[in-house]
Amino acid sequence: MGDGTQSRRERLRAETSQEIKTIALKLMAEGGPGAISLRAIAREMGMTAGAIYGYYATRDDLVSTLIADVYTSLVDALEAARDAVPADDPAGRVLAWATMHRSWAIANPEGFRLIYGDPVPGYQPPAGGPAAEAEHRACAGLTGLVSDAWRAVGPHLADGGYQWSDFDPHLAGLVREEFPELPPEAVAVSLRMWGRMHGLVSLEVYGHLRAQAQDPARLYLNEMLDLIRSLGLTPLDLSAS
Amino acid sequence: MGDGTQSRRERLRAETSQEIKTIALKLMAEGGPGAISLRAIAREMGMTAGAIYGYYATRDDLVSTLIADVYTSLVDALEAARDAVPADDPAGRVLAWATMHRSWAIANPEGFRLIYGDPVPGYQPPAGGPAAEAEHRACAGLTGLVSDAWRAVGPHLADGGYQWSDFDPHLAGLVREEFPELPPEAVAVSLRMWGRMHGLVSLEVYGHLRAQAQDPARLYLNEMLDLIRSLGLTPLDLSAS
DNA sequence: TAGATCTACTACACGGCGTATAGTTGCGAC
DNA sequence: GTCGCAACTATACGCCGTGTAGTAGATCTA
Repeated sequence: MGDGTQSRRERLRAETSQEIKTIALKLMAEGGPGAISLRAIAREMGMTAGAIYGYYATRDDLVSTLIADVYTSLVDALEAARDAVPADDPAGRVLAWATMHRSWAIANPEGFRLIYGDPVPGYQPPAGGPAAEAEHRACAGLTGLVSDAWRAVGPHLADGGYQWSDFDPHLAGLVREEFPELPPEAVAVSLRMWGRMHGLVSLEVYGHLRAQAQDPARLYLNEMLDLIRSLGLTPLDLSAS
Repeated sequence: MGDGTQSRRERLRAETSQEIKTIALKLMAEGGPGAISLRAIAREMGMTAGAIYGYYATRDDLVSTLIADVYTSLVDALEAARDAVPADDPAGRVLAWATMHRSWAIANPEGFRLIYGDPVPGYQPPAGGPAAEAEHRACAGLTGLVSDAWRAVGPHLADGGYQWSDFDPHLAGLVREEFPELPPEAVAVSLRMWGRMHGLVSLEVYGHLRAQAQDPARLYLNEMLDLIRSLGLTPLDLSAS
């Protein structure tokens, strides 16, 4: 052991750790985030609840790990959807990102609650958030969309007077490294885009929108087309998606 | 008794019922929505938990009542803020509504979670939502803002092809009664406005925005000014609020 | 191969929760 | 004055997260 491969013990340990997460996600999918309980997981695995403490120091630790995993898979899906559209179609890339955002949320409402809501009874997120890395990737991805748009049509919505110091250093670092020519205003615009994509989806997932309107998807599409226009872009294919 | 005044028993009953709600809200303000527990309320009142079942059939019943109360007070605040701005300044009225929406949420984050998030461990909202009336008032209020704007500058963002049947009958009724000349598209636009106001505020309340940006209020203001412009209005006083 | 060690797990206990049931007490109405 | 009923207590059940003490077995060492 020690030569790069893991010992049998380490392998078993990693498998058990993964099984705990898998079962937790299954319980969440079946009964909502509130159904994630150490006792229920242990029951499902044929163990006692105490055994899980050998893998996660506390229930909140487990939940934080789940949040990071789920958030990462969301961002993977967003980036993949964006990259499926040619780079010379900035409007299409924004729409692809936005559409995937909503369809992922509708397909994984519990995951959405886990990331963006109160995940579980008394859960307290750790400092910096349980999935800071994934969240920064998401914000940087949005900023990339703004960058594409500005490259195509020039700055729009340039909320003036922002400094790099107005944003999280890690996020600012990511953005400046990837898009050296971009002004800090672009991050402000991208955070506003984030909010705009989040709003209707959040209302829908939590059951507020469906109580008022028959077709949330249509509202969302109209809103996203408006967003694209406000970036100065013209949607190339209005019938897409 | 029976002559309009209530008997001593009825009065005591109403007072106790109100005290339960008051204490529940206090516990929520102190420890988050998750801190609302029948046992904690009873402890605070010097009673046993079972006694509360004489007033609310179940914990979810109590929570639903709280949601309705809190939601109503939010809508009251929104309408008051709007009405403090002269009717001939539609942009100002939109901005007043939007600003109150955020400042109420920041001042009452627990109430915001109660209304728009997962309020409490295993809470399941009743059919139609726990505060349908308040929610319809909110949506109708937003539609009123759209109506003001359209009266001033003519329809913008007219997402075509909506029917009254695309929306909740009660909401549609409220709107058609109050604004007989308005087309159903206006409701679609107002729901999109709702989402746009909700997005950034929701991200901020749940701690996502503050991790990325120093000044969420500024982002929100820029976003709302953009919203006002997309309604075809020109903000009269950019320094307001 | 025999013994020491350390890991993974069980068993159990504590206090919290929502909720149901049965029993008690005292006000209100006749 | 007495009856009835509403309001409340007491208690119990099964959940929950989380500690602690103890144990079986795998792994390492000599």
